[in-house]
Amino acid sequence: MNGKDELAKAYDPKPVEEKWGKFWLDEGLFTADPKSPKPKFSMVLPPANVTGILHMGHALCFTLPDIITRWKRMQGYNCLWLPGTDHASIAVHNVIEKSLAEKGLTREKIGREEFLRIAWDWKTKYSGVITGQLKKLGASLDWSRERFTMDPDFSRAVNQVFVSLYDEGLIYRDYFLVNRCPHCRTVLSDIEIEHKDLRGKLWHIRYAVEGSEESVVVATTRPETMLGDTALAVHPDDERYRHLHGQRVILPLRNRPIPVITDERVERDFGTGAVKVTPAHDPVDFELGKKHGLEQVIVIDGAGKMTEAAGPEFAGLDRFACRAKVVEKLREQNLLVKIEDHDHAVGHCYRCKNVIEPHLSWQWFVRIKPLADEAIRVVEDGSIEFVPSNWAKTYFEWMYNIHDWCISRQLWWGHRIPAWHCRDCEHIMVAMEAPEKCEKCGGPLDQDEDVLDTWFSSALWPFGTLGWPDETEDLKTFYPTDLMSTGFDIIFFWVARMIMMGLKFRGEIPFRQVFINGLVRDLKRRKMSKSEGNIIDPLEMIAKYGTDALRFTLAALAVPGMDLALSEDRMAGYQAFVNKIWNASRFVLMNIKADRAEVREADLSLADRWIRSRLDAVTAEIGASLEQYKFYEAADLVYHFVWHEFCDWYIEFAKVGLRQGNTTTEAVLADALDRILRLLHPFMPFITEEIWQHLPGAGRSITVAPFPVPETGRQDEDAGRVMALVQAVIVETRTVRAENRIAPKDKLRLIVKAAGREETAALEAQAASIRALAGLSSLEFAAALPEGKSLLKGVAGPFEIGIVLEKPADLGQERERLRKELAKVDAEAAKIERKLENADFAAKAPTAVVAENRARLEGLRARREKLGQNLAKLSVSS
RNA sequence: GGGCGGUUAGCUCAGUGGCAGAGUAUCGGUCUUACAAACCGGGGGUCGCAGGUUCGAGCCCUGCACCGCCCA
Repeated sequence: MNGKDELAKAYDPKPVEEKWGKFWLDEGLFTADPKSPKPKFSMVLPPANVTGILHMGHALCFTLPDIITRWKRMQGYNCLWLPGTDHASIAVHNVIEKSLAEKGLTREKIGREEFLRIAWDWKTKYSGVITGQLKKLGASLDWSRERFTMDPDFSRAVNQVFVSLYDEGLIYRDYFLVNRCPHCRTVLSDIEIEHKDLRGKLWHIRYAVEGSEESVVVATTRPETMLGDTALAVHPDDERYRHLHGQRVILPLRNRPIPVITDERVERDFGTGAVKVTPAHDPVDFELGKKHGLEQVIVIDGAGKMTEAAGPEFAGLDRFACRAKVVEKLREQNLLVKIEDHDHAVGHCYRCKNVIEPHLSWQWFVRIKPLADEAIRVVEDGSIEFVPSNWAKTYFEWMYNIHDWCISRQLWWGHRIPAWHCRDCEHIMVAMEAPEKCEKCGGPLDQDEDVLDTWFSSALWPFGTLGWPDETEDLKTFYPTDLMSTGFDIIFFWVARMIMMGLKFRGEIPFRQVFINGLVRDLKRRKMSKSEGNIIDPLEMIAKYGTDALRFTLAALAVPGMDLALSEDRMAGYQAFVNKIWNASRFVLMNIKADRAEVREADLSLADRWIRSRLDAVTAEIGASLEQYKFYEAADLVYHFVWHEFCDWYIEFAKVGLRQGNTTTEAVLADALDRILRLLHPFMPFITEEIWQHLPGAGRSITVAPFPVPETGRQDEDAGRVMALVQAVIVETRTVRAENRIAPKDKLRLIVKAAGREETAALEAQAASIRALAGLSSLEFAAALPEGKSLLKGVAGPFEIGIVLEKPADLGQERERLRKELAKVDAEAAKIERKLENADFAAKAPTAVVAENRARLEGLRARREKLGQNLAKLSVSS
């Protein structure tokens, strides 16, 4: 892989991606070394869901940190980017239970042991899918350190944390009203509930007052829960109901007397101002019930079916069927006063989208406040920084109002809670290892049936993956990590909890910075979802456009904190860019020798000096953009530089130099390409490695080649100024040619009217290049332009140009062009004139700004005059 | 109800006080030897609305409208 073997005509990504993807792993280029003397840079990958297949959200969430890691690695850091997968309790349950259901089975029928065996088989089979897809994306992960949340070591960490928190009183068990998903048949934490505004009904139901002809009407959105009412509540100051204080009402359908209670929390504006109280099925009622010592009657079970307590008529019915029946019965008994439309927020399961049921049961909780206080502090004092910073606000908002965290799940796949219940005395023991008998009564023990919330284990990810609770080399070297890159949707679920657990168990923040990337949406800004059918599949895109194009597209659209609207058109555009790089590289490789030529300062052409200066400036800008995680800006800079400076201008100039046998230009070409490839590598790992390996004197791998830095002595303002003049003459010639429909193949005679001596001399020195780039047969410099019909004139900076035509042309086009241009110049000049005429502007604006405007106006006036003259002459001569 | 974000070219988006930009689409012309996945050139804007601050506002302030997200 040396010398100047030629590249294929067009870039074919697939074989290149396969080759280098394998090479990097075989060579261990992404394997971190805890003993390395180099400074470390570490990240952990948000563990991918084992059930998952790669979607565009992943592609973004993995590409951006990969850009950072590759960049840091090239800067000489000892990089660790640790991958892994998450056991995803509920998601796995849903998948397996669905397939069981197809065989007419349930998990209860096959039992815990068999269920877990199936789950493990399934995990073994599928966890490779997503990791394989990660490799395809080119993510430079250290696979030698891959972890799974249910690995024995990681599980030990989970138990350790549970036991410690329990011993400290930060984990407790309580009989509490929690959210339960009847479909997933487990309880969930508050944040796993999605509130959706639904158009519902408000049923007004009449309750008879005990021992009286009177009745009172209550309004409810959930009539089925009335079967479990244990009170009726009114506001103490509500005059309408004052006479009912201390009375009882008869619960319809159940014919049970229940007390009327008063409480300030009753909203007098809601419905009739009188509300039914169902402590076992409503969060507010639960509080009221506790406060007023009310009975908790459970009428809906964990599967969403009515219980015996709902009465013989209703027991066994589904909750929604029961609602219909309750309403019907009430109507029959003339107790239904009216039904109103009513919009209200209803909680839905974030996994299966079914309506959540408040559910009274024994659960395990984390007492979160003490953990949250520290976690708030480290963000307040800047120890942890959110990028962009406004996400810290979202974080604080949640942390300030945080509730205890329900961590038990009625599932089997996951970390089983390390608690044992005594069959005889109900005493509970929490321990790392199963105790043999009850420490109190010596009775037999049963392990708690529940597993832990998946997020409980992922909260330990940054240190659990590095070997904690053992003090491993990895843990010492790589914790705390430097950056956490993730989506805003899991700031609460994951980021906040990692911060709390990191602080609690390591006494240190888990990461210095949190980079929040946006959501990938479609062109209509809709979330991509299977049901919408608007998924853009990254694997399909990779097959069609190549991984590098996909990665570059995502980077170019990734404005920090903003969602991005992805379209295939955009990707096709960047695929063209990849191909452009390929072809520019082909050109360079065809024109350089196997031994890299030396740059001789004296032989540097104007274009050589200019491109070196520009490349230097762009290198600095790209570095600055990456420092701020402005991926879109870095991508845009490199795109523009490569295509519109290096390819459009420099290569064309270089062709002239190469024809003249300038070996310095060869060297500059090779050096520029080398640097460009290294600048591009974090964005486009595959094509850059492929081309770079073809460069003479390439090293082991571009992944560990130094990322370019600006070099002293390469900035060259003079080259920039002269280049601008040369470009102006070339562009103006092309414009006049195009506007007058002169075919590109017709070589032109061009006369340039000399301007200042120095400028003219500089321009004259570039005559060969101007001839080549403007398509000229000859280029002359003269003190004045000749007159006549067969001369097309243009203005280029301080120069006037004249294109000599073979025969007089139809000048209508030209007149039109000049008119339009004159109008433009006029408008622009007028704007600046107004500004300068304003006395306040002259007096108050910085002198540099005033001077700049004066200079611009002068330039515009000169141009206007020349254009005006040209136009006048044209009008006369036709 | 509270909070956050958005509104700039047909579309998707950059742009923290001094010449309104990019990609894409569009129009015209080209196979010019790295590249038609290309090259050359052109057109296209009341920067959501209304006020204010400033010599100067897409940008800062106030209010409003509409869209989206999060929390209750």
